[in-house]
Amino acid sequence: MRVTLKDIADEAGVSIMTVSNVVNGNRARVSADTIERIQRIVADRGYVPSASARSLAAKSSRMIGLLVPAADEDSLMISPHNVAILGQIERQLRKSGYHLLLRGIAQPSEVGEALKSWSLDGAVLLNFFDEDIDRLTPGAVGNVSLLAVDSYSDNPLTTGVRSDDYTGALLAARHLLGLGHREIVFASPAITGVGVVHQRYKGFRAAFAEADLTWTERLVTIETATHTTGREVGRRIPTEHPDATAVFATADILAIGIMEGLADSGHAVPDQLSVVGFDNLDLSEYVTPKLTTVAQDIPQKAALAVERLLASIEKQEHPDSPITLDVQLIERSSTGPVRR
Amino acid sequence: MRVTLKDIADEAGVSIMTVSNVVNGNRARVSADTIERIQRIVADRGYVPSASARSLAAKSSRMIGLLVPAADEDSLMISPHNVAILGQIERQLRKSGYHLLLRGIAQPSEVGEALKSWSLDGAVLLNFFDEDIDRLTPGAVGNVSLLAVDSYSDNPLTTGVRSDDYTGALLAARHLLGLGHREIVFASPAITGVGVVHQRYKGFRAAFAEADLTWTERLVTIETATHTTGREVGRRIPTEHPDATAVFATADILAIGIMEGLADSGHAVPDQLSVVGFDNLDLSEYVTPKLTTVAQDIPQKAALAVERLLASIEKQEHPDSPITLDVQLIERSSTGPVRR
DNA sequence: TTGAAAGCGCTAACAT
DNA sequence: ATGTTAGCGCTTTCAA
Repeated sequence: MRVTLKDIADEAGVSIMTVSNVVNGNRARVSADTIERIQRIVADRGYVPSASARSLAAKSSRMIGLLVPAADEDSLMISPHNVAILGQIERQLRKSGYHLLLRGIAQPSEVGEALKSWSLDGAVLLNFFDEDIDRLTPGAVGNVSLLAVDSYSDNPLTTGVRSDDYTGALLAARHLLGLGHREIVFASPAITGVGVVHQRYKGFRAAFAEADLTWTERLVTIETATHTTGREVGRRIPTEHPDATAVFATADILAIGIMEGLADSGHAVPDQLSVVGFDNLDLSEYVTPKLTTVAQDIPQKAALAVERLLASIEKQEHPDSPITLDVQLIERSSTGPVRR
Repeated sequence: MRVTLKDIADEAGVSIMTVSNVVNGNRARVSADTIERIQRIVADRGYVPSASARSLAAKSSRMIGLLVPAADEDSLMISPHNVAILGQIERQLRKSGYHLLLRGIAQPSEVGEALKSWSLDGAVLLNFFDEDIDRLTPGAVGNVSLLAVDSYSDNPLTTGVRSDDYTGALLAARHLLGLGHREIVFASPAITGVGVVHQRYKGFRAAFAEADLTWTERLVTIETATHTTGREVGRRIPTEHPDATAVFATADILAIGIMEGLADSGHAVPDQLSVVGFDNLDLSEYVTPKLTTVAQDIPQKAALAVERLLASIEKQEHPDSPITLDVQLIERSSTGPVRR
């Protein structure tokens, strides 16, 4: 069976508390001799503490959850953007001695269950609708630290780490305006629901405002930002918005689909229409033409998320005010001067 | 504090065992009345069983690990291929009432620790070198069920679920031979170490053998299959192998990099060189030209992996013999007839 | 159909 | 510097 503290204690001829102290690095309470002897036995026998027992006896599980929305029958929809975040989060947690529970959430009510079941010390909410985050109640959350990535919810139970979506869209729109474009399509998921999209919409319009221009509203709303929907949109745009000379899409994967849809219907990018994305996925550099887009520092975002989450766990209080990271416009080949 | 069995029991005026039986669906031991009354209280109070306590008292944790190699300072390198697997695995486990612990493994020795720490019922090894799987010892693994995705290790402690790599490469090479190509570069990570690559190498050569042709060995070996290394390789190939008319890369992401490197050095695909990949990533359809590649049914692979893993957990024995899934050649635009 | 007792492996709080 | 006691919340076994 499993090697336990007691096994080690018996073999060393000490009490289990002494072993526990050694294992937990409580060196102040044990003599150097004993420490060394016990460490040897621990290594020899391959002792690994039981996290369950520890979690039960102590207050902390040292496990945090990564919660991602997922309809019951669907698998986790992990976008390239979220993959990068996921990888970084795991690494940061591992380095800090925490474990990661990855869990799909079919209904907002499952959040509470996920937190309680394993007594999670905290959780990162990835890709949630702000509306769902708003609805999280103290009863469901308890004193668990919650950090929502890319959220603009002001639910005090959570804090956010996000990129400067407003400025990102502003930069993108400025870039297009600078190239002479005036008739620009704004392609995105519904502007309500996800605060990120709303911010980008505001930033986009602000660019027109600061140039004393009026934007002819050209909205194309999609269900979800995928390559497939993008492609459909790309096919429709030339007929739905024949005057448009540029498209701003709120996600690279969407923009790339749009470029393909445009190509399908015989429209050249950037000669006939310019396209700008958002995210700076690796992918955006692999496609032809290479996509002009807004870059976020994803590793930094993830690192900050974990850092703030762990800090709030250690302080035993709900997280601080949200934080916003800088963005940057990456000019590539999918945009060019307007031609009429 | 937390709502416990005892809280429910007190409120219902029964013993905790009765509540436990109700919660665990042990309906045979409780009267219908009591069941209903308890279920109401459980719902009202928002009771969620403590997985730690359960794991400690029972034998099973109902948690399985997804272990992925990751150097200490590196974040999890989750390729698009593995993302798809990861998402599917989480869904399957959730549907079966299991939880998923995601863990990067810096050294093979950490596998045992990962398994023991949370008393995992089983684990999926994703992306491991066969050599490392070979070295797993009964001591480290215990009676935990282990399933290695894409492995050809014959370590009896594990079982494998993988695609038919041999046939995949065979199909790809046949396709190129059918187009008249004879001088074909085989671009891959080192052929030892990862059995998958070795299988693909064998299949590749088999295509020549069955056509009574001899392959002029044109190997390009890379460190890791990434877009960046692919691009470098693509730039080198025309000078290192001036006679080559086609390239078979063992991963789409590599093939896509190669196409770009070829373009960098002014070589047209497929007019001057044909390129074939492996995996059929979404990505392979987004690039220009669209990549001819070998498709594996990733969702099925993941589903099968979980199914077999859970079966072996429930039977309390090490998993059965490995299983191999069919593959399919997807012809797109990156390959064409040889032109001299 | 229901309950009581024991213990899973550990830690916190208090002895010694 | 080391040990003792009392649980954490649950399941298993045995009894009623």
